[in-house]
Amino acid sequence: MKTEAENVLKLRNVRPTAMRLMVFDYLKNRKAAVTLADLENDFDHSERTTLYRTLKTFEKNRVVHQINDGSGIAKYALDLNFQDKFSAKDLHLHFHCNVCNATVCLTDQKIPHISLPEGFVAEDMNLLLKGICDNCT
Amino acid sequence: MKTEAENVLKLRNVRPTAMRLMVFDYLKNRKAAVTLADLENDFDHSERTTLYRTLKTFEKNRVVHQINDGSGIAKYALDLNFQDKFSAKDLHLHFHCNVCNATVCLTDQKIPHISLPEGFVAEDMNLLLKGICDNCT
DNA sequence: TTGATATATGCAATAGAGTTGCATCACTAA
DNA sequence: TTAGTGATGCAACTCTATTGCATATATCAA
Ligand SMILES: [Mn+2]
Ligand SMILES: [Mn+2]
Ligand SMILES: [Zn+2]
Ligand SMILES: [Zn+2]
Repeated sequence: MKTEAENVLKLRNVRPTAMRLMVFDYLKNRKAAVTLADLENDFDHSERTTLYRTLKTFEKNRVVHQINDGSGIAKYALDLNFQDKFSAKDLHLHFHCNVCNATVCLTDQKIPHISLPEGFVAEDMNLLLKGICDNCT
Repeated sequence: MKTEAENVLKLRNVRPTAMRLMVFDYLKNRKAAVTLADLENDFDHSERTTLYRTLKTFEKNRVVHQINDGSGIAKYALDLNFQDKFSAKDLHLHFHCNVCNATVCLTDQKIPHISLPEGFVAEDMNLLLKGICDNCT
């Protein structure tokens, strides 16, 4: 019986090292998106570079996606569409709380279709809302 | 007869120094959003710090707005709603071209209303589309 | 006009996130 | 078992953003 972490990493062709499994579980248990600094703080005796490369490997293999919430610091959250190997990119909006500084994925909020002027072709989209989150209201 | 630059800066309570007027006109004549590095390149013998603080002053006084296009480098574009002193923030979408790397304001594209889960209060919004711009198709 | 005050600029140093090179270690497959 | 590939540890470095402080310039009231 394999853990979810092992299954997902295998599905994404990421070798399930001890560090990667721990980082996966860490991400899994956090409600808000995670920075490299978060990992450094919470994985006390781990190497910054290894954590960095873990995130980059996860990103490249679609285990996580990077979120840019305007703070200038990259945040990462797990991709949730682990079902199949070639699932489409999961477009959803992100919410950044100006009070607690947390950034979360709102995967249930669908992004409406945006029409563009002639000549523009959209390939990707990021929708970020800022305000006060449900923990801070 | 004052120039537009002088009028706008006065309206925004920004002292119209020579540098600021030049930067304003520069921004005015560029179709795409501008980085600090752009200013450094095109204002050859100017101080990086002065250009930096010019952008920051413009931003604070709502002469420009900052755009985060995911490149990790801040870009700036003129606010266009100069009409009145206390006009509301002009929400519009931004388009980043993956080919020429330009980022532009699409002020005519209205951002649809987004409904949020209970407890979330939105104060601001950023919508970024990435793809191929009209110059590159 | 002049002196006091506030603001802008120039220059240098620093902060901080992100990234890379390289040696060593661990795992995998033949 | 061994060669080869990938992961990790450690250090150095890049690049953008930011700050401190001295000097210059503008503003304003007397
Ligand atoms: Mn997300
Ligand atoms: Mn804009
Ligand atoms: Zn909050
Ligand atoms: Zn383009």
